Amino acid sequence: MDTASELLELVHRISRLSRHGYRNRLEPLGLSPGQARALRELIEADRPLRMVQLAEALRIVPRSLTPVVDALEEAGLVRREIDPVNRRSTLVLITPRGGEVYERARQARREVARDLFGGLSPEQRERLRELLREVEGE
Amino acid sequence: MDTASELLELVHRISRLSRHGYRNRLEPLGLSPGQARALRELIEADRPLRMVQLAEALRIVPRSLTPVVDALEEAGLVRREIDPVNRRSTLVLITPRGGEVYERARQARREVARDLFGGLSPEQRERLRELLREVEGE
DNA sequence: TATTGTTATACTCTATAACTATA
DNA sequence: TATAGTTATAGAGTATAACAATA
Repeated sequence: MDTASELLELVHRISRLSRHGYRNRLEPLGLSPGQARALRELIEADRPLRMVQLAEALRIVPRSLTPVVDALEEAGLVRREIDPVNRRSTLVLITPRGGEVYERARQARREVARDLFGGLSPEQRERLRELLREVEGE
Repeated sequence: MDTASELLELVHRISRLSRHGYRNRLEPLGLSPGQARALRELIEADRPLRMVQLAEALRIVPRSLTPVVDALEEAGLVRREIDPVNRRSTLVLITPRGGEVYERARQARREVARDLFGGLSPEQRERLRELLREVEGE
């Protein structure tokens, strides 16, 4: 097997490990990884986002975002509001409760990251980050 | 965002990119990535595997393997055979046609790997491989 | 006519629980 | 009683197509 193909396999396996760990740690919070990610994008944007914008940030199509936001809304972590300047658009806003839960999700994420990459030295982590950034930038 | 959390995100995104590319390239062959992986494990084992063994190689539970093998069998790429020495077990064997299709799948995989990691120098790929192996080995 | 989001539907990947056949 | 595999079911993640409301 050539190196590039092995890299493919390694990325696949590590991504699976991380998803698994993340899922387990988020479970007590009642969040799926996808929901946590959506919450994170909203927090990082630091303002309400329209469905299309949020979908774009998550790199999924708007249709795929609908059930994610449905779940977050049912859990009281976000709420939808019609955009007053363009009534076709729906704004997604974080509730105070959403902010609190997100803090715990962030902590969970840090723990998973430590579980997975904690065995690397800071220099190794830095090198890995540079390499992966280069790959993603292709 | 700390480095480890960023690594988590990068792995997630790159894994998605690779799955996407792989899926597209396998589509003309009528294979899903999971089916291609199962075929690959069989080829690499170089002998018939029992369902449990194949599931273990793929790191999934046997129940999850059933529909994968169903699809491969319907496509005529593998066939099931009762293990004569232990009639509880099912052996999965590759057919000649399965071997041919796998060759094309392997080529597709190499192309995806090149698309994704082709921007790295051989030395960078080698370093990335070492780092990822270390992560997986945790 | 174009955009935004949702209803309807479907496929992949993965799991747990309960059952059947075999050992 | 233990093991191998399947039936039944479910949930996450993702997509395309068709449609309603709005622009």
